[in-house]
Amino acid sequence: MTTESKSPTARAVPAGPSLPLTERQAARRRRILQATEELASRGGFDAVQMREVAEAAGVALGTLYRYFPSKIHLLVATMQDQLQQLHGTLRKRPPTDTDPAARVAQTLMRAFRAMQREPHLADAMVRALTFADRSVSAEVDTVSRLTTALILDAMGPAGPPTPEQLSAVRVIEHTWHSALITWLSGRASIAQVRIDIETVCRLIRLTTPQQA
Amino acid sequence: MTTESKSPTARAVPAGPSLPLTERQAARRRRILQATEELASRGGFDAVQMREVAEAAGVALGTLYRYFPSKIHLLVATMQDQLQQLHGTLRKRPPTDTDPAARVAQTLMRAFRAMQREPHLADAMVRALTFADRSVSAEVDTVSRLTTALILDAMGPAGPPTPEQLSAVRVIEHTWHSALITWLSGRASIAQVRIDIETVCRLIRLTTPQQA
DNA sequence: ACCCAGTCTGAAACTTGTTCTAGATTAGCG
DNA sequence: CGCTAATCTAGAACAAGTTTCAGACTGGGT
Repeated sequence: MTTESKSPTARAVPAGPSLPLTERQAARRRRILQATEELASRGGFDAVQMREVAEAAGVALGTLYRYFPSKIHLLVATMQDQLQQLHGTLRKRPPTDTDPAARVAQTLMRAFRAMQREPHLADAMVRALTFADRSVSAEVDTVSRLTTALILDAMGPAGPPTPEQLSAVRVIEHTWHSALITWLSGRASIAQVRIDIETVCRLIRLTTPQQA
Repeated sequence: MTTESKSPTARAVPAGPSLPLTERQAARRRRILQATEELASRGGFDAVQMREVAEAAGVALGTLYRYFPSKIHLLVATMQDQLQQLHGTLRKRPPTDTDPAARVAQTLMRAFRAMQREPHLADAMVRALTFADRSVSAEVDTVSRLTTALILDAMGPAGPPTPEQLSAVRVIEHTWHSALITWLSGRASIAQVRIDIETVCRLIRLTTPQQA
């Protein structure tokens, strides 16, 4: 009986643009994410300490928790942020290859290079993503949808993908995440990750027999 | 300057059969893993609390940490344990299908069913596995090798696999881990996991053009 | 039987994520 | 302006992983 419901309006500050945040609140949220990114870039998952994030962002610890109910939520939100930026960047210079499978591989390798530039940040975000439990599933799902969109974008401007293609995309996403983890934990080389990505992308050729 | 090196021999108790553990030590290790499994089966990752494991196993907290330097190490070792058992079980009744890809899918689905029987235990082990950082890479690698062996076993009794086949197996392993995570975190159904496994197993057909 | 090095125990201490509380501030509203 | 609900702040408090320490115990060699 100690959970929520202090008063009918007591509620966390959600992320979506659905809720009308005031100017100061939006600014706070931005400062928090910015501070998180900086700390994560410097020292990875462990360096993102809630007290430090709060101090760097200039908010009280309790406020930080009101905006992001856990460290995992915070890092997953950071990943959303970064993915959105990446998506924007990739849109500007889409992959050139004529083969859809190659385009997807190219796109993922570009994303991978982005992560290589900030390995600590990548570490923090990916670890949070895979460690997340059910209480974060909505947010993780958002990240997953963003990633799916990224891959579908790379596959081509075509109409609605077939169920088979969607399955292939799911498997590609699985491989992408897991390969990233093996790289971050030092068990696979960059070259190995590239090979895995290229290997799994063959599944796309399997599902698009007709050559455009 | 406060780290290790108390005396030239101060050292953790490693896992491998390389070190000659005394009878009592082997028993302690067994009790610890057993206690871990029980606690994990009951409540998943969070229920495996180091103090409780120590108490249930009848060892001091410090001893637990001497055997397993972190909660993650402990759970990864538990996974090794379980995988070994599973491997034994699977060897006894190998998959029947004539198609290698189908055999692999069958094997993984059997493993998946085993996890469904103890979802909390699966949760604890898989979360530990993907959360593990570099300090656990050796142990995680062992688990990975066991998994690879499981898949290769299912593929067939043939000679040394080609590099292409090994790549396919790597991707299958990635998909297996990641699909498991999405299931455990409630973002994918059992049916969805099956589809993903079957989809990725097609890669095997791609690398074994000659039908036996 | 005695001794030494290495191990184990019990308990306290430390760290970092998370929760809670009391009081200041702010936003919206009449 | 003056009120009220909601939010924010500072800081204590709590939980669980990890470390540390002094003393008891064990096993092997002499």
